[in-house]
Amino acid sequence: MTLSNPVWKPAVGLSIGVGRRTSMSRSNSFPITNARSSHLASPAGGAVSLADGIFRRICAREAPNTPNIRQIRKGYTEALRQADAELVLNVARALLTRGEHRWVAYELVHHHRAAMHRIGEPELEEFGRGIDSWWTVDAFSLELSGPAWRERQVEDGLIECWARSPDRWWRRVALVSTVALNARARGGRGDVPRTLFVCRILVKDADNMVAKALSWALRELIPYERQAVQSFLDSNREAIPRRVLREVMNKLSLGLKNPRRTTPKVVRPRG
DNA sequence: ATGAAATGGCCGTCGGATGC
DNA sequence: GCATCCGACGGCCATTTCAT
Repeated sequence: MTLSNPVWKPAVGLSIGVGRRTSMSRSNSFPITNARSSHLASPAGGAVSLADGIFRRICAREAPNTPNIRQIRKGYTEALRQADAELVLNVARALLTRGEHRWVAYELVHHHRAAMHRIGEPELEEFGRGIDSWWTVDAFSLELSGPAWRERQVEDGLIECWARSPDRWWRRVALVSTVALNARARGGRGDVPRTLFVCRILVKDADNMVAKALSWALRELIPYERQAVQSFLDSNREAIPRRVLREVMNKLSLGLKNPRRTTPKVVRPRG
């Protein structure tokens, strides 16, 4: 089987400060400290230069997979810890012009407290421009739009606007953003009303990318209000995509999205 | 024959267990 | 207390199976 395999996969958790530390973070000898002061002295040019440096380091890696690229990102996060928010945002902007590894830009902002606080509607519209795949959407939603929405840096109306977008990827952004409201590993504290608000808008959406996100959003809500999720399924049973119904019901009843089959599958010869 | 649903497989992350 | 290991589970796409 060939799997189109993006380097970054969101999976259960991008570490956003609550994950365990790894040897990568410990052994990260990051040689940009000396250059930092000159970058900070000239923010505009410094941002481009820093972005260039990040890309050079990524390209220099023998195996440019997620852990290796993240190691590079962590080094820059550490080096930029005391930097102005605007510089970090400009580095992210410069990274986004490259068209690949968008998630690095999103993580840089996410892990810089002041920069993250600066994220509002204009910044989200800017940084989200060009999202056109599930992995760019999920990185954007989990790192930027979701946390910003959770902290009420943007209005509910913006998320509603995305949920009603003709663009499938923006509709998915609206749903995946709810994951940041609820997933503890991402700083979520549980927000039933705002999650179900988005789910109701998209409950009939047959697009596969949207349906999978709906399943994800509802499953993340179960630890907080399983009765609300059950009621949502009951009242939308006819409209909701079969996949969503099955996965969320599995999670409610068995604790797993796709429980392992207990009996071997019977394979019938075709034809 | 065809579309929908289910499954398989790959990679990434989490979090408990373990060892130093 | 900290680092590391590893099983469980998450994401997705591609393929297979099922239902009509």
